[in-house]
Amino acid sequence: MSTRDQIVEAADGLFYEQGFAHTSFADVAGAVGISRGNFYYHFRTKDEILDAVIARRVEATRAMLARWEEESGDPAGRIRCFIRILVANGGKIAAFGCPVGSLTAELAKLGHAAQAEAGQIFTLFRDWLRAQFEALGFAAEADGLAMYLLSRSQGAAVLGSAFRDEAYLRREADDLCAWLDAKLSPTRKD
Amino acid sequence: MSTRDQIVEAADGLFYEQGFAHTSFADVAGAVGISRGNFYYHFRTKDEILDAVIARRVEATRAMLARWEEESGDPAGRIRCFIRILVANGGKIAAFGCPVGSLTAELAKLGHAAQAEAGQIFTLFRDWLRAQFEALGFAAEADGLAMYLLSRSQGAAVLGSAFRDEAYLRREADDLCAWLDAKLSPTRKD
DNA sequence: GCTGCTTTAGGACAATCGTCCTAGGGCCGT
DNA sequence: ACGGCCCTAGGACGATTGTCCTAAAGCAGC
Repeated sequence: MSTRDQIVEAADGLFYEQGFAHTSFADVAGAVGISRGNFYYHFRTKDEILDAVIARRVEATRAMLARWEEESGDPAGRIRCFIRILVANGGKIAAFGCPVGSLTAELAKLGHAAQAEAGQIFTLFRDWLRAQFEALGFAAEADGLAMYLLSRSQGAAVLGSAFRDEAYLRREADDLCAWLDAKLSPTRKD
Repeated sequence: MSTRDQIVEAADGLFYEQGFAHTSFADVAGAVGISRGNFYYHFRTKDEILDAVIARRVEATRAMLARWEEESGDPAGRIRCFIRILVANGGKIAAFGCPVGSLTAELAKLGHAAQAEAGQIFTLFRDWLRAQFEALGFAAEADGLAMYLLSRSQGAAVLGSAFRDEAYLRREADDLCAWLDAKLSPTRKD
């Protein structure tokens, strides 16, 4: 792996675990094991690293959504893949929150120009979820349902990390799956 | 108002609008219009200011809950007071997110000792909401409903600020009110 | 074996960080 | 009028910040 990729990967993790403002050049350089001079050769400013980290996350999100598209045949199964992030990444979410939500929140406070780019990852999820709901027959409702799922997930991530409660994240994921099942079987509502 | 109170008030606002890590002594001193030397007389460390800000927020939250207790006679109306924060503070939430959620999230990333104290504000809301639901007859369900409302509010705040969409916050508040009404009238579920 | 480009290391730079000290106003009781 | 205490101003401190420069190592093609 190239030095540049190592830097972006280390910065990605550090931005997630300790925030963008609280992560310094020295932190990233130390994590990679290179000198600050070498660092400056690849990224001249902190904002450049942030842009690269966001681009990396966007690409990783795209790849993940595409993988779900392959692995799961039906749209409902794909939506369950999304819900399961809360469980699969439960440990990190309980400790550091949602990577997307916490970064956009921090950039919004900093008034940073890259906030719009970071928020684009939300749009990625939103559009993908809406497409799944549309495939399930929820034409006009689809975007609202996508936003509902996004919102519930973000709320769960915030409270899960505030209370440092991984079990709560599992319960929320189960509850969301139950909500999805109820939406799919219009015979009876709980 | 005493200088100390002015400092805490200014720090409260700055921590909310630009984050704890990104707010310096100079920022707060500048906002109040005093010298850093004077500042140091009232607070010796940054953590002391943070503790004072959290204590102020806890107190303000307690007072707000008590006010709702007086103003609204029935528990359902009190819960609607909670939901209405999303609308009343919509402008600031769309810009900076939820003060409670964003602070606890930041302190969790920083591994700061005060994170538990900041999260206590969530507990304040949680217990108060649970009491309202218990008064409405939801005995065993009450805590789950309280967490549901908290989670939905936090999710709305995160997405509202990510998309900078104040109208979305209003729609979410309306949706939560409708959810509450449906919960209260067991005759029919939407 | 020399040349030239990419990559690296290590330090210098001004600015700012949190923290701390000291000198001196302002106001008190006497 | 005066000694004593609360409050304030202003600057100093070492460390760290983001940024930048320079010298040299590694490696390509000729």
